[in-house]
Amino acid sequence: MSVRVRYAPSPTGSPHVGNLRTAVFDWLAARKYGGQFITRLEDTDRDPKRYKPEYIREIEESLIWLGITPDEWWVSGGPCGPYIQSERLHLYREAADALIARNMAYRCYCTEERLAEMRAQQQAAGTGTGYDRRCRWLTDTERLRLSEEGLPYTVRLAVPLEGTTGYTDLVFGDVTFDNRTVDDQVLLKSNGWPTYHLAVVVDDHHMGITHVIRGEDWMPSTPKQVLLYGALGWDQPVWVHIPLTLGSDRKKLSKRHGATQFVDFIRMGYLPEAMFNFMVLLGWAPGDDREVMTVAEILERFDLNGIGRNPAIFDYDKLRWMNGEHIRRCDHGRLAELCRPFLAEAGIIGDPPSEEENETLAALIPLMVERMHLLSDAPALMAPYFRDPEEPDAAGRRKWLTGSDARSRLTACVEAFSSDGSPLTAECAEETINRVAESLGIPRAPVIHTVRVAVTGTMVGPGLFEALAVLGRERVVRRLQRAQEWVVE
RNA sequence: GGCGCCAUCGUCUAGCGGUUAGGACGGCGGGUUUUCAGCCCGUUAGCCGGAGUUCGAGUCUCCGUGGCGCUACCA
Repeated sequence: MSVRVRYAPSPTGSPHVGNLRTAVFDWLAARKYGGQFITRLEDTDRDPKRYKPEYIREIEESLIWLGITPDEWWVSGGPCGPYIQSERLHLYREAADALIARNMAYRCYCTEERLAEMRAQQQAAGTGTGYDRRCRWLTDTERLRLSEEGLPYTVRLAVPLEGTTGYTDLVFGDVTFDNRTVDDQVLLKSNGWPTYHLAVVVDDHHMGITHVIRGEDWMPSTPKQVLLYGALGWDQPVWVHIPLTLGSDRKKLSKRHGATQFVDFIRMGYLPEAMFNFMVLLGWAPGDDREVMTVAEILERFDLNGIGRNPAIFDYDKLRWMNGEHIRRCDHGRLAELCRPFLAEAGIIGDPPSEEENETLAALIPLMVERMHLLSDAPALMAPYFRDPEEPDAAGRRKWLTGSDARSRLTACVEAFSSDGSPLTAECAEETINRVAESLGIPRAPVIHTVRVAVTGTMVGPGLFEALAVLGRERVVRRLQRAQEWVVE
């Protein structure tokens, strides 16, 4: 079976994790079952309050960054183009005309004012809202008169007055609606542009879409589209609604819940494979207990039938944990590359970095990998290795750089580390520290702590010997000497 | 209000009539150590309620309750 699936974003908002998650499911379905992943721009809402062309860039960036570049889309074209709805307007008009000719749709001349008034009355009366179908029952002469007057009109779907409309959903099973509760939806706006309902059906049909994978919030409008497929004489796709992603307040994820825009996650230093892994787990679970997976492993286990039905709350804590897991599995060379922009932006390394900075970074990665959760942790974690600390951490100073004992430890260390000219390895550093402790007749722990604060300015960090090796003898000695001024009595 | 969907630890979930209800995140406790992190071990906490079907129900049916979604010439 060849599947064709599509992601249909609208440039009326920055794509968010909920949206991209459906794109991930689309991509997975296409790859898993050997088909094409198509992305189509649904830009039929041109209200300047909502439509923002810059969102198109964000959509493109997000998809590419995630590694799910579409097989067919407006960027690279394809056999069913154009992939931008505003460039396909004639198709929707043709469909609308065909619908009118078959009495499956009709022209509606009601003004927005009348519609608003009608809705207000319905709400006041506490009855269900929906178009009252006034224009559906216009006589031919009335229709002719209105037409000759050249009044603007919309085209509405003529929903059957009785019976039911249903469909089978791959995730939710059979869903049925009483036609009396289905509205005579506007199909073509008065400006001649289609609404979502018409455009999506026309394009999905012409583009040969076999599976419509989209958010559960589309379920209530599906009967309108099912009706449209029938009226147009087309075969329905397989419907696959996936449960929503919620914020911590259990409401549909939105800006209110902190970072939800996908590009924010990119900027915050999440790894694409971690986002992919995490998003797919929101609604789908592999058979076994392995949760941290590569894209390849997910693909191997993925099955559309395994998608659950309950909405999932987006758990930032778990995402953070998972990102750390993927960082630890990340190739060190690639990780260094990924950290670079974060370090450069913080002004810790140059842009481009010097050769020495690159070497330091490469040496640092293995030491930092288990303390990073986000790439954006890199600057704070790594700063002490690129620049001499301005001053020691206050608590660290109080604890390890205070009193005559601290002073003598430092003095002994300066001497011990500068008495040798060989490159400073971790083994050599350990040996030196051990020797100092021995000569002072104390355990090595206090020496280690004092040196750590003296050299890195902080009490936390990777194993000291490895850290000293990264810094090199010259910088270590320099910092130890300078730290002597930091000692307080 | 109408329509639709959903309902297992705080969160993500496994479970597809018989289980000590399993795993993961988080929390808590302990271990390792040179601090932090990591790692290891342990622990915490759950089947929304009520009927029914059945020898037996988290699992099937119905009702209730709750939550969410949709209800635009937005998608």
